[in-house]
Amino acid sequence: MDQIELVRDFNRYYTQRLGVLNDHYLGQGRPLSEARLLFEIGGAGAGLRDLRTRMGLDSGYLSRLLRSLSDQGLVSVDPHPGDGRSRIATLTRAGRRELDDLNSRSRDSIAALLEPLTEAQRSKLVGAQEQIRRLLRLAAVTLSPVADDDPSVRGCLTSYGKELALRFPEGYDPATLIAPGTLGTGTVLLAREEGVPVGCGLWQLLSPGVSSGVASGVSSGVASGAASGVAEIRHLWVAADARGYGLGRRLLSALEQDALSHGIGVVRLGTHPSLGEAIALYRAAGYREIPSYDSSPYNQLAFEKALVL
Amino acid sequence: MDQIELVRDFNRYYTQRLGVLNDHYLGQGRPLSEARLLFEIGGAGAGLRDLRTRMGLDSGYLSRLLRSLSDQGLVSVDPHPGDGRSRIATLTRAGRRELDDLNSRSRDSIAALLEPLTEAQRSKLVGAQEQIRRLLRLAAVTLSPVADDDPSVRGCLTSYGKELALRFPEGYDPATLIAPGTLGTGTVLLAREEGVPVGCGLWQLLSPGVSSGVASGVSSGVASGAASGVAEIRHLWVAADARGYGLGRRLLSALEQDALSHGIGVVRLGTHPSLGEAIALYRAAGYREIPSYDSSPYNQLAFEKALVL
DNA sequence: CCTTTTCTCTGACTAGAGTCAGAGATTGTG
DNA sequence: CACAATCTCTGACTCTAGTCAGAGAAAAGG
Repeated sequence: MDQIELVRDFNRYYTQRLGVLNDHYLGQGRPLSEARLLFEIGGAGAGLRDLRTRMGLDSGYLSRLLRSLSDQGLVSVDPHPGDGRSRIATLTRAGRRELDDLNSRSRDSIAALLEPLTEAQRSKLVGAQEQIRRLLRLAAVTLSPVADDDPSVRGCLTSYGKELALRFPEGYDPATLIAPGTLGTGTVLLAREEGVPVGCGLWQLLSPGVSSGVASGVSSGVASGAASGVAEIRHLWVAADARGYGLGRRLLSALEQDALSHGIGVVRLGTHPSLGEAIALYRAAGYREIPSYDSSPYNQLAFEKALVL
Repeated sequence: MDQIELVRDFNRYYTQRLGVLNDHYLGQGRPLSEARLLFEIGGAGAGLRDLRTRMGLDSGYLSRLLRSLSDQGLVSVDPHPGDGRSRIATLTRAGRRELDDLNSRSRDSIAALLEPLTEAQRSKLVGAQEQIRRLLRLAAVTLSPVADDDPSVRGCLTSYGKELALRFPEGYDPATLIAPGTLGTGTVLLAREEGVPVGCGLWQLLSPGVSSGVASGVSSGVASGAASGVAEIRHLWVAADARGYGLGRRLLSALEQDALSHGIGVVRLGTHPSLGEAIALYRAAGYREIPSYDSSPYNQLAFEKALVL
């Protein structure tokens, strides 16, 4: 059985198991959609518009669901204090009790599932689930080239700057960030998970190669013989809550691939001694330390890697 | 977040991911129930009664689903040659093509999911899924005490005997198996997965202890002070397709617990040098080798363990 | 102030997934 | 052979989970 077949098989098995579990704890007379809605409203309440986008519901449908829940005395829907058009749903006391019930039934059915396992087996299970989730999250991230003034990228770079300001003992001047429109020859990659930006990185030409195709764009690089341009990789950043999934590695190698296809033979990058994980990443990815080549005061360390097909 | 919450969280994430996947490959105009039915009928065809029990469908509903599929030319439903009441569904040529399409769409969507991962990450994913499946299968097994003439147990013991006959160089005489009705003081445990027998084991009193409660049944043991009877564990067996999940370990410790609660302080067991996994299991479970105590020619090795609460 | 946009609600409708109560044909059994 | 049991099918319903097209109120923009 190949990998794909193994994954399909696991999916079949797992959904079946989960189906049994869910039927058990949700099958208490309440329709699934109402239960989900109770979950989403949660203890703090939520605006209808917010609920609609989060759950992907039709506005008419949500309205009816809420009506049903409020007829049952579980939810109250009140006008937004600041905006008379929008409304806010909150759980009533009974609704909160119902939600607690749902949660505890869910917990109970999971506990019953885990009961026959030893402590060691349970933590193995949890560990394996965690690993799967990391890998699936990583797989769900898409990388796409964007302009250097793309608002999402500027947002990432702002976060990047703020983080460096906190981590560098000497602080960080945001003016060091690439200014919009100044990329020149190069590519900015933006990483998105379900549309939400979770990382970025860019490469930028330092000195053109001898082959003629370098500056003429996407289609030229691969065909133009030995790649010989030199580029710099900059602003490689992964959002804090998306770290540990191998996304930095993926961004880095995507940048390398892209640079290579544009006739770049060597990439360099500068970094700071206080960025330990980044340095470890570069070393693991085959970068070798070189004398610092950059005038930026933050780039106290420099690395280089020769790109090969 | 505790283990239960982590498992719930994973379940939520995974079902959501799978939902997206399934929508993608099944959402080709065909209702889910029809697609499932095509899967279940499969290349070989299936009897309606069989389909109903396997899929848990109402007979009227199944009838209508099949009608719809046969109207679409995907399935033909023909009378059973031997029994005029029952009927058999088989895929037509077009139905087989449709099923192949479904399968390849499913494969494609899994392949697209895996595409961003490196080979190492993919095999990690598959490995973690395999581990989860093992643990869930183990957790799904229920152990229950049964009589020594229970048909399921006799079936297990027959398989056990056949296996030993193959593995022992000297063969194995099935007459060595415990005869129905001869257990005496002791317990037979049967392991079932979804109702299907997957293993068994028993303990049997060798010599009673000094405390008075030993022979008087379930309620006596725990309260009767220090456990001091001696029992033998026999016929511990796990079906071939349920091995590697830790089920042997679970059966063994359930037998120990049960024996302890009946006033047994020491358990012994005999085994054969060619049963390497079993010997490793006993050692790992805290058994120490002792001189062979048994007249059975197969029990060339013997182990013992003192039971403690 | 008028128009456009935003937000929610109502009414009308649909498809999917079942359930339930027989009817009809066939087979097994005393 | 009569009667019970088995198997499938039909008709009549139900519930869930939506979709779609407006209507009406409030807010934002020029």
